[in-house]
Amino acid sequence: MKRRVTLKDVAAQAGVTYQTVSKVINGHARVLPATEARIRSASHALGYKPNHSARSLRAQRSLMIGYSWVPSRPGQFNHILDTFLSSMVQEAEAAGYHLLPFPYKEDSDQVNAYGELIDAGRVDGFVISSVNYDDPRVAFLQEHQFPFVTFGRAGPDAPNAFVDVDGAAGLYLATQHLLKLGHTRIAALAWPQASRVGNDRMSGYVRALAEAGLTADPELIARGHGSFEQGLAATTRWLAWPAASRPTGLVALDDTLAIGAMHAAQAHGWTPGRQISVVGFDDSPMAQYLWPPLTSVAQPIRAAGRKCVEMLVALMRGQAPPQTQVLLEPELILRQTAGACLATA
Amino acid sequence: MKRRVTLKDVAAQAGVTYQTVSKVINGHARVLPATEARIRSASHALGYKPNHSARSLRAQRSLMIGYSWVPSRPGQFNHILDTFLSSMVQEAEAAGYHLLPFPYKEDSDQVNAYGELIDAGRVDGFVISSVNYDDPRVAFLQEHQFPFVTFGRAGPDAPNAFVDVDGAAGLYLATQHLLKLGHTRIAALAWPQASRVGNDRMSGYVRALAEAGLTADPELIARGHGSFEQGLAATTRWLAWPAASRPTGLVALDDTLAIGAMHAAQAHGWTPGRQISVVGFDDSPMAQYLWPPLTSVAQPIRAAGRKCVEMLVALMRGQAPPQTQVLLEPELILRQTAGACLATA
DNA sequence: AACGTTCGCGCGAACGTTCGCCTGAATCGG
DNA sequence: CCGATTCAGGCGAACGTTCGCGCGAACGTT
Repeated sequence: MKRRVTLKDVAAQAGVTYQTVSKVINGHARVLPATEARIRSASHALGYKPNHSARSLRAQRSLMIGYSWVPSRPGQFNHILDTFLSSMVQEAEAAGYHLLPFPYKEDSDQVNAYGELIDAGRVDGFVISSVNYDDPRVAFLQEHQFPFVTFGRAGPDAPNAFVDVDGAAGLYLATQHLLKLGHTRIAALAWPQASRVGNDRMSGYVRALAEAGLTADPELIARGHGSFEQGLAATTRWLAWPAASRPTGLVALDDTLAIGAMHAAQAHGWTPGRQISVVGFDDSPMAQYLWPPLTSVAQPIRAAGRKCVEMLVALMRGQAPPQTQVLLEPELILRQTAGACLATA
Repeated sequence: MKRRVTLKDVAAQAGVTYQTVSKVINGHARVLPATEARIRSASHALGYKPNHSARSLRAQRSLMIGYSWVPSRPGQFNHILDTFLSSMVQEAEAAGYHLLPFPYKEDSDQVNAYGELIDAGRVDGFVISSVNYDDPRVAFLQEHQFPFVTFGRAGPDAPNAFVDVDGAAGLYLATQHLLKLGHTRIAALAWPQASRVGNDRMSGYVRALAEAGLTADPELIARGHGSFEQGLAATTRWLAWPAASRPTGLVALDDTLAIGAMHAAQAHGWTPGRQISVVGFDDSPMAQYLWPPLTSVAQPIRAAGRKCVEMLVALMRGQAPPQTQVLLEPELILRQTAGACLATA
């Protein structure tokens, strides 16, 4: 491993001082075109690459973005991460930044982890996902005036910069789709009342029903933590109802719930998309491989990752981002689990 | 944002020079227990966190591990990444390292990306996944004598450090399982001849058959790039064969292929696990949610991530790792798509 | 009592940058 | 023809560490 090439090496080759080389490379220079050319060619010839530690030590910025995610439990799927991460990494690189993934911790250790990265000067900003109501990380960073962007809103009128997918619009699309197909008794597989994301999505369900002159029936809303079992159990219960009150379609807040519902239907001898309709949320890659393929709401994850980084970069540079609160529209992917309502009205 | 606390601040508080504080913090010190205590308490009281840039500039090491992965195309799933990445991040942190994810590039840009990170002093080592035969990255790093560990072998007798899952053992398990259930005509959904991983896995298939006194029938091996369509088409073809020669079970090199096969069976009016048996590979999270749930070979991804980092850390520290080539055993997860052979022998 | 050893800590230097100020030469207007 | 401007680039300092050497005091040995 040969010695590293530094500014001084380039300077010697070009016949100037190393500080001048620095200026040229950073574009801060007022130099003759001729010397600039000499410097550039020397730099290129020697294969000079600025040392990152030195640069960030002197300039007091790390050009790093901290990101930490809650690892999925075995059996869960996190198809999001791949897309989200690689879109962030890409967008970050274009702006001269890199990502610093750090381990997810629980409770107060979590906030500490953020604090330590700041104190050690390792990052210039954070992207935060899986935010909750009154997220301690948000409070912490806000208090310390440290740049950050959340993926998902921290509360009803959070003051901080965020990117979010309009979950309400997603469930509105899903519900409206079923309504158009003639369904009137539409159940919902939902999350706990304490879930901000869950409540947001459900508001779209309620709105779509309201626009059709219907009101949401509490009996048709099954809450839980979004497991396969929840979807299976709740749907099995509904299927045992008399035909007159039984739901003919259902929307789920995530695909796992929808899959539970599909299994319940199949166990009942029914095929999703025929005797009962199901719409999922997330459009996980497996949705297309289920039988029948699952109609689901897809989130623009790649765009979200890009937007998070774009906004954060502006904040870190001390600029005001063009927009500070971005809501992205989800899309309903039509497959075969949602069909016309066959029940006689 | 208040001023950063440095060694000098701690030193002033403790009544020593800042160099002494540095020594104490790094454990390089021969100091009185009393002064050490003073320094530690001062450091703790002020909340001192060593500045990473300064430290890595002076010590000429970044404490960073480079990692880049090929982003999955939409519709593909990469359930691996979440697990692999978080296990690496965790293990790395325990050793004082962090991960540096960088964008995946094509062709020569790819090797350049590695070179630039080295030249800029941004990383001390790499973990490389998705390695091929004669991978240019492996050649490059080997030539530059830069520490790295590959996840997956780069060739039949690659000299470099690697962690791999014993794919042959995996397919051996899968095939043997079907043999035990009475199957004798076992087809394989395979990858191209050029695939190192594919060939490795297939050798387990051949060995299991051989041990049962059978020889692999080329007609029962369908090669392709591992798509749903490949699994569907090949299986549909096999199902059209006369009962006497038709395969009664099949093993797939990945779950997507297996799912294709399942759909083919279902379209034929058959239920996987009854008239035909299917075993997948990867145990992707969706395997459990398919109907019927898919029997599949699971890879110990978390262990692999940990091991990669553990070995790499040793290499970066200039130590010889206890073992330099690690083969991890996969596990067959029994579900319901593999059942007793019903065909009359 | 004179002399080597060890101990505890200070001191100077260096890692590779960026940044603002300074300066000497060339240019310009009056 | 001279003083004020501009231009091109040099110069010193600083960012926060780590590292090896040096030095005085305390100690034990002949």
